[in-house]
Amino acid sequence: MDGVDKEKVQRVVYEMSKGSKYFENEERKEAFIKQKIENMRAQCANLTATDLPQYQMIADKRILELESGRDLSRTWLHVDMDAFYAAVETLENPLLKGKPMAVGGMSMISTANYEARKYGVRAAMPGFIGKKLCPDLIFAPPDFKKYTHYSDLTRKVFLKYDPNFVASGLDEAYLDITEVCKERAISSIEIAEELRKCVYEETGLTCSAGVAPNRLLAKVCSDINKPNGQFVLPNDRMHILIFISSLPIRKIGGIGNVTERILSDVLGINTCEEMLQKCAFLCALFSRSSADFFLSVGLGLGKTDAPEVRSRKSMSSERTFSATANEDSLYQKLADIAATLSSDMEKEGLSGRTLTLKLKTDSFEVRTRAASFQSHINSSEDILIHASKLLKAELPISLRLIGLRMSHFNDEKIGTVDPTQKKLTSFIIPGDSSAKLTCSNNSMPASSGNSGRDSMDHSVTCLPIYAHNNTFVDPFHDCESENPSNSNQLSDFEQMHDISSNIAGEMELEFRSKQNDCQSEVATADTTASGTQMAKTKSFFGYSETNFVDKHNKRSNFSDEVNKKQPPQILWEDDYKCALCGAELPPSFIEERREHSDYHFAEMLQKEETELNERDLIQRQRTSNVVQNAKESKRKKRKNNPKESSHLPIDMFFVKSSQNF
DNA sequence: TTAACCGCATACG
DNA sequence: CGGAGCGTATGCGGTTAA
Repeated sequence: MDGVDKEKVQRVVYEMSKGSKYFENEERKEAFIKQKIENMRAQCANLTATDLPQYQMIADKRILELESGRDLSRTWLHVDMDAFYAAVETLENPLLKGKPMAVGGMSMISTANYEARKYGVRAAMPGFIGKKLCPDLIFAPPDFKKYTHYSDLTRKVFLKYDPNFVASGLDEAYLDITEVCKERAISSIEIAEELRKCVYEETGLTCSAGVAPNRLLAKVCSDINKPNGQFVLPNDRMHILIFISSLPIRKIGGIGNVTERILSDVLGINTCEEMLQKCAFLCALFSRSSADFFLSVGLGLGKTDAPEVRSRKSMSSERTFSATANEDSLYQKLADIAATLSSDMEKEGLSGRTLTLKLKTDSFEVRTRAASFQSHINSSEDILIHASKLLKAELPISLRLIGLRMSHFNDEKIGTVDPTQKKLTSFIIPGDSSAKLTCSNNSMPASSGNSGRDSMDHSVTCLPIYAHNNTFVDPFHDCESENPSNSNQLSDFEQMHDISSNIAGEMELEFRSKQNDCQSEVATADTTASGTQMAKTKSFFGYSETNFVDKHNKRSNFSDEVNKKQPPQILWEDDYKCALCGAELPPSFIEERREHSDYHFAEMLQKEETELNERDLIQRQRTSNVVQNAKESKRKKRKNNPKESSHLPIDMFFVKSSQNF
């Protein structure tokens, strides 16, 4: 923004911040990042003259592969409403017009209008600093009902240009305008102009648009002539490379503050073009997927296909309050949050297996503590019981925030078969589309008024997908066409990593396996659902395999180092008697023999380590409860004395084994 | 060996 | 007067149980 005195803004922000606990925490974080940068610099310096040409070769190969996937056949448009929340407030209260205003409060600003931005007031800035920068600043409390209403109006417009558009939050959307341009034989420039005009007529709000051959670039373009402007990048490789050449990396979605600093301070990369110049270093320092993303950015590549609809993975609720160490008060807040989360989950018919407690101490340090369970839970009582255990382990503590997150939902694909999960056939209720569907060990109504995302969840889990005319409906196709406006937030980084199609692949796998389950029972099961999706499944496998190889290598190296102690190979005399204690176990008792061997192993280790002071204590903790307690004490131990931790599993094992004997 | 899990950091609207 | 949010998703590095 022109006319912003950046130095003054910085000075004010610094003056208001320094000495605060928040500021001290920021400094700690800053030191951590600096350390990280130093480490990576050292890593760079350690690259030998033989390393670099090898990484250069890898990088060149990757660039060729990525380039070969370039698709210039599509035209994407990214729409971004200008200062959306603030604009809506002004629209409904014309007295605010022309005055500096922000949506939010003294503690945090969500959106500032352009008048306020002239003073340096920004989104994600605390209100009291905004007020200091601009004493006339007016605050409007957020009102999401209003914003949703206007968002719906804009979406009605978007539908006319792309019935499958992808919404990203309330104020942004990606539209594939390839077909509209073709059908109406007009340029993307005209489409963008017309769309913006139409949005203004329908809502009275202005927006900005960017047009480019992929979503990543379209998003960058919509920012160029903001507010109330547009920028069109032609579907031409040379144009793209020129555009990219001077583009600061921070403009790319997925590259935030920290990544920008790492790339800049470690490798001297400031523009997208420099990603290619330093490609060998990128491949040497970063994981395959990160390096691929960075190289793609350098080439100006991005996703061009329609992203898959993704189901929710977690749901959370958190609250900030004035810091307290009063335990009654903390438990009360925890109970409130558990109730909020539970009610939110019930609204979507969800229940989850993993609960994560989030804490922010009065010094702004953030901690998370998680626990997973055998069965899915969603009642506020169950959530509170487990959450309290997690919190109890952290006491005493002074907190300014408590949060709870549930994940691993009942309808999620899991690797091993959930024993509580019913077979598909138990869900099939032939011919009755109104029947309630029972999923896992909790029931949820198959409501008709659900969002597309929900119907997706249900279809993946429950799968008796009969329409009223009793024909089989493709769940993937169905939810996309039914609710194109569902809010699918995809960062460019994720898109570039092909994560959405991975998830689609996972769902696909489950879908297909369940379909197989029911084929003998359901003669009407449709086979057309698989044909086109087969390819996606394959690409899912291809991607994962390469990923797993990397992980696998890292882990096996690690475990080679750590697992130096191996269980003794017990000799079974006459293939029957334990050579160590004479216990008799026939060869067919494989499991029992393994446990027996483990017992001797544990015994052996125990002898070795009897001098350890803390062992008795740990053992008592172990015997007292199951996994949960074991994990907690291990965590404490790890903090206090990291060296000890490697002994703990053995102790635990010993206790377990000795119970068997 | 490996999938599942945990804790932390990063990013975005 | 001091005062720095909420919800969702992902990657990375690590541990653990089976």
